[in-house]
Amino acid sequence: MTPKPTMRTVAAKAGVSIATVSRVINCPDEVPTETVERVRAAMAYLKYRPNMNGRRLKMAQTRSVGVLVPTMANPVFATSVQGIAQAAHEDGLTVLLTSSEYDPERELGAVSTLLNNRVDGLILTLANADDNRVIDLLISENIPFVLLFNQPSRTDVASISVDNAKSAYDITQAMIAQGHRKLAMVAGRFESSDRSRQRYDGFCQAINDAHQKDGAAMAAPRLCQVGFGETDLEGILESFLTGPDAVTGLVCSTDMLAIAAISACRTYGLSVPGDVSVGGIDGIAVGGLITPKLCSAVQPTQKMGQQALAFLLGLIRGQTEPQSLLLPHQLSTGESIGPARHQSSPRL
Amino acid sequence: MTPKPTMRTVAAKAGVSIATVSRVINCPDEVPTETVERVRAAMAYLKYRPNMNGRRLKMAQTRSVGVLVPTMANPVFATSVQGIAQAAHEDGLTVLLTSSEYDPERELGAVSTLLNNRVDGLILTLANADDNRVIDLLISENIPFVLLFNQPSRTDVASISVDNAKSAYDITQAMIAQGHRKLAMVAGRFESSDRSRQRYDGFCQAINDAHQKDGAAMAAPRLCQVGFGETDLEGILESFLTGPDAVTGLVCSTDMLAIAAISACRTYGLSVPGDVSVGGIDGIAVGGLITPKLCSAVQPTQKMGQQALAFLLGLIRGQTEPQSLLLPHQLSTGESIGPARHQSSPRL
DNA sequence: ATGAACATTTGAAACGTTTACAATGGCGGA
DNA sequence: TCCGCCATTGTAAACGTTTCAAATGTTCAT
Repeated sequence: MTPKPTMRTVAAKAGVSIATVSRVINCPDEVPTETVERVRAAMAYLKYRPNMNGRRLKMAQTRSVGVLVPTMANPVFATSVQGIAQAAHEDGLTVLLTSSEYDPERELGAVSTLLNNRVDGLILTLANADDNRVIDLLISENIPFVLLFNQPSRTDVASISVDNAKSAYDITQAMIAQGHRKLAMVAGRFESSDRSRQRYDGFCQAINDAHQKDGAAMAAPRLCQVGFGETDLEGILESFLTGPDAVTGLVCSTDMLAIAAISACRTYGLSVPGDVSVGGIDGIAVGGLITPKLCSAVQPTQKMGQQALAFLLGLIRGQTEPQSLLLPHQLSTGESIGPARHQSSPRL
Repeated sequence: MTPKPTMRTVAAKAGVSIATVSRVINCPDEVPTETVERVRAAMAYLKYRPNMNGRRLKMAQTRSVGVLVPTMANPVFATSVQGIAQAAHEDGLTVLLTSSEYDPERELGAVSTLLNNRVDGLILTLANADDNRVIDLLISENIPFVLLFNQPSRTDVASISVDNAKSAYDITQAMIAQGHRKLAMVAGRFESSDRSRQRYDGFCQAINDAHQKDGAAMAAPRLCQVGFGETDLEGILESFLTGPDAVTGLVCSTDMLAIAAISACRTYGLSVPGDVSVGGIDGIAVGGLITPKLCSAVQPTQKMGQQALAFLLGLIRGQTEPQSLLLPHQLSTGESIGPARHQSSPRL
């Protein structure tokens, strides 16, 4: 088998120099059609493939972007990657994909690898966007990057997100409006997700506001923290769903948790929304298909991915001021939230 | 700002040659510790980052793999990519991700791009694994690759899959065992998915076997084809769920379709499994959490991704015989399949 | 003292591109 | 005829690595 053809091989075959071959590839307009055709013929005959690594080595830009998400197992992130991949395809960019499994150490390692690959820029969903070594690293190396789903408190980094606190606030408020007074939030561990914390803050805020401004007799907000990848919430939710202090509504910091929570309710013989109301945040596709239809603060996940890439391209092209964009979320009209059970004693 | 440090910069700083720097990076054992430390110090001081593109240009292997899936929006593929990314991380491989949107043209384009990047090998989920130009291309270029979820009929390509026909057969049989006689399959378009066709074949086979071997009074198998990304099945399912010929069971070629089908049944006032039984194939995580719990032929999606990468590594290392692995699927004990409604006239 | 054997290091040539610059040749105007 | 201009093409030097062969220095048995 002959070795892989290079520009040199093609040049020899077509009886031209490699500079001409390069020109045929990159700017065919500056080369007479007759020559272009001869070179193209040679390329086809030899099944020539330009070697991107050679090109990258020479050029300032690599036309590749790095992507880091916590995990692909959560449809939210998968869908955002779908958006990124789509937009990247349209711009002819190569996507290098990594996942952190919610582990800050791995975040740093993954980004480091991506930088070794000399990506032109990065799109990141970090566990915690504040006081993060990854961000310091990227800024010190002066690499364009866009945060996705993170809402950093600092203003000098670009990000695309929904308003996490507001999302949680709104869905909580929707429950309060239905008469719920004893609420708990089900959320991922704060160390592993700043979104989780921001959403919890919104949850608490909604309860406090209802309490103080509207004088509603709200019970103190409660919190049920869940490890990531945890799908079996039965045990963990027991103290929230049974006994005299049982809540009537669960606000979940993600739709995956919400769906798992609904499932857990069922195992306690509690109906949703008859006995317990459940709300989510994210708006994953499957949420709209299940019974009861999940009520959620929906974010345009895929669009956000596309948008993030568009942003990144701007930064790469030298746009100096990093922008932050907070996209609007939307409460879906779901059935998983209903009127609060009226003071009936909880079962069991 | 100083230009990016290279091996040359480091070498100068440490007072050695670039060859020594290279050895410190690649085989520190062959260099006296004193020198290693001096070089390492220089690297740290200069914040040196090895440039993978330089390395790739020189070396035979690039330590990168290309991945092509139809879409990230389907949790099945996302989860498999999760498995791939995880395994790749463990081996220090870079993952280049592309998606085809179920479009054969884009499949070819994406693979071509990946080849231009000189990936060491590919993991592909193709629309149609038989008579596919992508496969011809890869074989002619002698690039290692593994098919994922595809079951090619030819034996000279490596693949990881479950037995699609058998999966469909089993879930169909489960329905027949519950007394169902009028069944339809809901499936994606065959042109865009050979899995879809294979699953349909299994569906038909199960019905024929029940008819001929067990003498069950099976109605002829029916087929409802759905475009990809289609999530609203109400209109499309009308003729299957209503009228005198309404079926009592829907076998769906993917879990996403099954969940959508259950949702559609609801809009016709049909309960699952009371009025209609619904079964899926794939075993996506969310299926186990919804109400009714989805009965599905579960495949170990994430493991399959990991396995595919392991396979690919074997091929890259020069393992000559491509293997095909059919992993066992497992019927999940779901609630979405129940006894057939006994000859009661279908509603409206 | 001599040279063999060895450990350590270096020089230099790739790898496949891009691109600044130079060379070539044809042409029209003076 | 000569000159300059333009269009076309070619030459050669990068880009940042790896790696082979060669050089240097050290140690040790003779």
